[in-house]
Order: sequence, then C-alpha cells, then structure tokens
Amino acid sequence: MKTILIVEDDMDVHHLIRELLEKEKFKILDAYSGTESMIILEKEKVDLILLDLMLPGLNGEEMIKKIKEIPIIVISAKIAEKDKVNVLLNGANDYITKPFHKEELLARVKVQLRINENKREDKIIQYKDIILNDTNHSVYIGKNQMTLTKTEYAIMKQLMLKKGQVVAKTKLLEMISGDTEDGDENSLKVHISNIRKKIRKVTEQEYIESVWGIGFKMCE
Amino acid sequence: MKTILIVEDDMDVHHLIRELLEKEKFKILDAYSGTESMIILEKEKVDLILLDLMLPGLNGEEMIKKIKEIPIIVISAKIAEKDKVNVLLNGANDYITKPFHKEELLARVKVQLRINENKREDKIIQYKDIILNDTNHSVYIGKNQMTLTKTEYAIMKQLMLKKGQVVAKTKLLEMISGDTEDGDENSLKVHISNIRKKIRKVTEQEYIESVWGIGFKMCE
DNA sequence: AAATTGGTTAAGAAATCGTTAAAATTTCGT
DNA sequence: ACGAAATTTTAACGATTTCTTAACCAATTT
Repeated sequence: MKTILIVEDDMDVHHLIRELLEKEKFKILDAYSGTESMIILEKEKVDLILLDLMLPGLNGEEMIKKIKEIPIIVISAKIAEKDKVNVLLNGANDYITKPFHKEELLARVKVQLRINENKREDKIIQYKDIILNDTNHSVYIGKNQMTLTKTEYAIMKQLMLKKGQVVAKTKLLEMISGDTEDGDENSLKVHISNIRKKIRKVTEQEYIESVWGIGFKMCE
Repeated sequence: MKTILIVEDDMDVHHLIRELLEKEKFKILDAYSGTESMIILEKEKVDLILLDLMLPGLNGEEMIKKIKEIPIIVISAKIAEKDKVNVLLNGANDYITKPFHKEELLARVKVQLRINENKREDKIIQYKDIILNDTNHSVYIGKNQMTLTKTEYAIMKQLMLKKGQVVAKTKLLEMISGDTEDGDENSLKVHISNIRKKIRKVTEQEYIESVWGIGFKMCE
C-alpha cells in the first residue's frame, strides 16, 4: 500500500484531499506545516508528497529543494507563471492549481506513483516468528525457509493477517474456490493438514489452531 | 544529449515547440502522424515524447497505451476533463492544455527528463552476472554475449528489474500483448523456454525459476 | 452411544509447466 | 512489392505439481 503525505494548512482543502485519496486505499499522513512534515518524513516511509506552497513554518519552496528522493506534487492557488516554473525546475514533479478537479488530482497522483513502481519493495506480513514475503511468495519460519503452494499460501496469509483471531471456514473456502460449497470443506481440511505437516518438518511448535465448528486461527 | 520526439500535425505549433526546445540544446525528431511516430520510435532512441492527441493515422490514445518505456507529455486543446484523466491513467506522464506558456512547457519537459535521469542507473540493468544493456539491446551473461529477440528481451528485463522477486504471469502477458488474454499464456511458456535454452547454451547454471501458479523470477 | 466435526493418508483428477514442431505473422533485404 | 528469414503464436504431448475426493480413525458434542 502506498503512503501519501498531505502538507496543507487549510483544513477544508486538507480534508477534501484526504477523503478523496482514502477512497482509493492509500495510506494517508497529515502535516499542517513545513516543519511538521519534515519530522514525519524522518519517521515514516512516504511514497508521494502533496504540497501546498503557502505554509507556516518551513516554506514550501525550501522543502522542495531539500527533498530529492520522494516525488512531490505541488497544489497551490494561482501564482505567477514564473513561480510555477521555478517550482518545477527546483524539484517538484507536478503542479496543480487550485481549484482543481478531483479526478485530475487523483490521476496525477497515480501517474507519479506509477513512475516509481518498478523499484524493489517487499511486502512483508509477519506474525510471531513466521514471515510471509508477498512479493516473492516466500515463507520463513524462524530462519528456515519453506515452500507453500498457491492455496496453502493464501490460507496462511489470511490467518497471518488476522494475527491470532479466528478466521471462519467459510471465509477460507470462499477464497479457495470462489463459492462456499459443501464438498470443499473436505479440501480445506486437507490443505490445513498439509500446511501443518510442512511446518512440522521445520519446527516442533504448533502454529495453526482449530476452533471447533468455526474455523482456524494462529496460536497465541 | 536528450532526444525529444514532437508528434504534432499543426505545422505552426510544431514549429513553435521545435524552436523552443532547440534553444535548450535538445535533439529534436519530428513526426506529423501517429503512424509516422511509431516508425521513428523503432529506429531512434527517444527520451521523451510530446504528443498531440488529434492525429491523422494512429490515434494518440492508442499510442499512449502502446508506449510503456518512454515518458509522454500530451499537449492538446482543451478537452473534456474526463478524457484528460483517461489519458493520464492510460500512461501519459503529464498533460498540458493549449494554449500553453512556453516556460511551463519547458519546465515540464525538464521535469520528465529529470525523473528519468534518476533512473539512468537502470539503463544498464544488472542482476547477478547477467547484464542487459538497454541502449543497444545486448545481453551478457558473464563474459558471453547472447542475443535475445525483442519479446525475450522484454521478459528478461522485467525479471531483472525485480531482482529476484516474482513477476506475475499476468504482468508479463500484459507487457507482451497489451491485454491479458488466455491464449497468450501458452506463448509466454514458449518464450521462457526459449530464453532458458539460450542461457543453457552459455552456462549450466539455472537463472529463471518458475513459481507455480504465480509467475517467474530470477533465481536468488 | 450416536452424531458431528477434525486430522491424516492415499489415490485419482485437474491444472500447470516445459519442450518440440509446425503454422502464422512480422521483419528485412533486394 | 516480393520472397526469404526471423520471430511469434498455436497446438500437442508428456512430466510434474497441485487439488480434490474418499476412506478411516480420533476428538468433541449432544
């Protein structure tokens, strides 16, 4: 999931942008001043910055010069053409004038994220000492690597994401075969059994616990 | 020196843009139709395309979908907001409406070139002892040169860029033939097989690993 | 104790992969 | 514009992997 930092002191505009992007399943970080945004940038991994130029604290232009690694889209009220050009030349990747069309903002956000998407970035799902690496489908349990099939991996991922909470059999079945047919319940049993067997080859500890009549969960 | 392709059928506008960019020491290529531009693209190394949408011959929108590697700035008369958004989502990197300020066009041109500048490290793509050279399509594996066809090279490049992460079959198919048709899955198999065969001629080591049901990746 | 659910195993069915060869398409030189 | 060469796609086959089915026993509930 991509993280976008919104730097904008006007609360109305800030809120508008936030809502727009949240609909698209981006993770949003908020800053209301230049200085605040610099603090956030030190702590969090940010994929894109939406930046208003008129800021309290550190000036927007200064920020653009400082930030080299992350693409920046400047959103600002109409200013002199000359300033707009300067902003672009100094490091901004795009410039959108207020008021803007929501769809256009969204499209330009996606353009910037698309440009950067080829960079390697692992999507890690971790629970206790099990690690799933979504980008290369690898599974580590402690230091031992193991191999899961497509469905086994899918089941495991669901269990991991719930971090110890029960995952209903129906949900798992739905994932496996689209529908919740009766016959597949048998199949699920076997998959779970196979996963456990593979885990047992690597460690003695139990990881998958069954909840009678409901489903399965990761041990706590 | 950077090469920019101007695709614009209006001679006045074309000339205006050409003069503007020549002052900045870019190498300019000219096309006056969609089909013409595709011919040029196959022969010449182009760093950026300035594209008018209303074109004789091949449609501008179609071109955008086809061209994945080169950044495109669309320059066009005011059109519906919806079309503008579509153009961006389909692959264009920027959109400038006519009439435009010369300075802004220039600035946006420089932005796109700058973005690709940062990627230049990737111009020579290296993973383990395989080296792809994008500029002349050559492939070295250790000290042995080998020849890949266009599609084979494209597949290889995707795998290399991901540096050992899985590349989904769908992604590879999308790249090969635009769409994700079923029939092409067969074709992909053959391409992979052919690449492996060519590699085997040069070294015994395995390089391409298949991930069952998901896709392929470079061995780690 | 009977009925239901869970766990394991093994075998058959289904899907995916790898290779080959031929047909269809594109590219290229003349 | 034509035919030759190269490339891509299609089709077929066997090999491999994965998934499902079915049978059987253990555990849990009623």
